[in-house]
Amino acid sequence: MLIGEYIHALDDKNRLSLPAKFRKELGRKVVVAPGLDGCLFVFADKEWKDIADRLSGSEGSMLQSDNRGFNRRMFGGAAEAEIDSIGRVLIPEFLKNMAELSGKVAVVGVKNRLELWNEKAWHEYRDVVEKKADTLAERLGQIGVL
Amino acid sequence: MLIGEYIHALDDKNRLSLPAKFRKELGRKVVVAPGLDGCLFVFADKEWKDIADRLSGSEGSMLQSDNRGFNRRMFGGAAEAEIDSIGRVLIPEFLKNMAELSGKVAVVGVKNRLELWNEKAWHEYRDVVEKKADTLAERLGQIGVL
DNA sequence: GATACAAGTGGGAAATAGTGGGAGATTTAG
DNA sequence: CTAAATCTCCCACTATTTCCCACTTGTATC
Repeated sequence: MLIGEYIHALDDKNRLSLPAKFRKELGRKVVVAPGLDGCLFVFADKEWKDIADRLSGSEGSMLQSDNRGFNRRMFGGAAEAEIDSIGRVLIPEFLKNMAELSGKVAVVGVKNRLELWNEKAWHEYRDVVEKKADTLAERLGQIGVL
Repeated sequence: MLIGEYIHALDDKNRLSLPAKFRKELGRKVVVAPGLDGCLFVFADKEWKDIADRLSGSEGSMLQSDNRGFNRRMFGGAAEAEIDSIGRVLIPEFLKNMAELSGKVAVVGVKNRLELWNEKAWHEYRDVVEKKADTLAERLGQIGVL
């Protein structure tokens, strides 16, 4: 399971070293895709295949406008990437721009995926969540999670 | 699987280089067809045959006259094209006009097809989809990504 | 405290991809 | 039948990408 937070540098050539801890689980091929709230998702190759199947499998005809939009975002916005010999991924320019990555990037493990955040955006996001934590906890309690 | 977005130039001779990453999967023969939402579709020869079968097999799923219209547009507007020795396709004039292609073209991989967009139109389309973040999150939830 | 190892960062050189242009072949018009 | 225009194929240039190597930093061990 992918957990933990690391700050790594995105260099001039758009390379990002993935934390050593994640490498074994991710394998050599990954897929970088647009995420939510302004981050990018990184999936292990195999995990991505499952997702792609479910994306297209669930009543997804290209003849329906909503599906087209959704598929274009998920597939068109994604990129296959090989991890180089020393554990770096290449982030395509357009995805880098989408998530406003530059300089320092927060690499966050979230269960079955990594998330890549602009460092500043990540800290702000975390702060917001932190302040809501009490409220969220109460709600989780109500529905019997904790 | 065809995924990712690339910006390439359509030259004076209506030639468009397909991104190197897509070439192996597309093969040497492709079909360029009128797409939806103002883009063109590009299918690998083999994939096109499947699509064509499904389209003609869909008779009855909509009004006969609508079905005829759609099929005429799809088949009548389609063109077979060979990819040249260094990976370029020739876009027929009428298809180029249909999608208002000129100068810079967005080449987008969407699972089993490529889409060709006027660069500006593509970015606008992408922005519109991105704004429907609620819908995106919901869909991702449904297929178990989040 | 020194040394060895691992992880992250940076840069250079070779290979490849993208673009543009020209010559010969083919078609169309006069 | 000739000339002009178009199309196709091929070659060449440039920019980018990819691969490899080296440096630095931090950590663990002796």
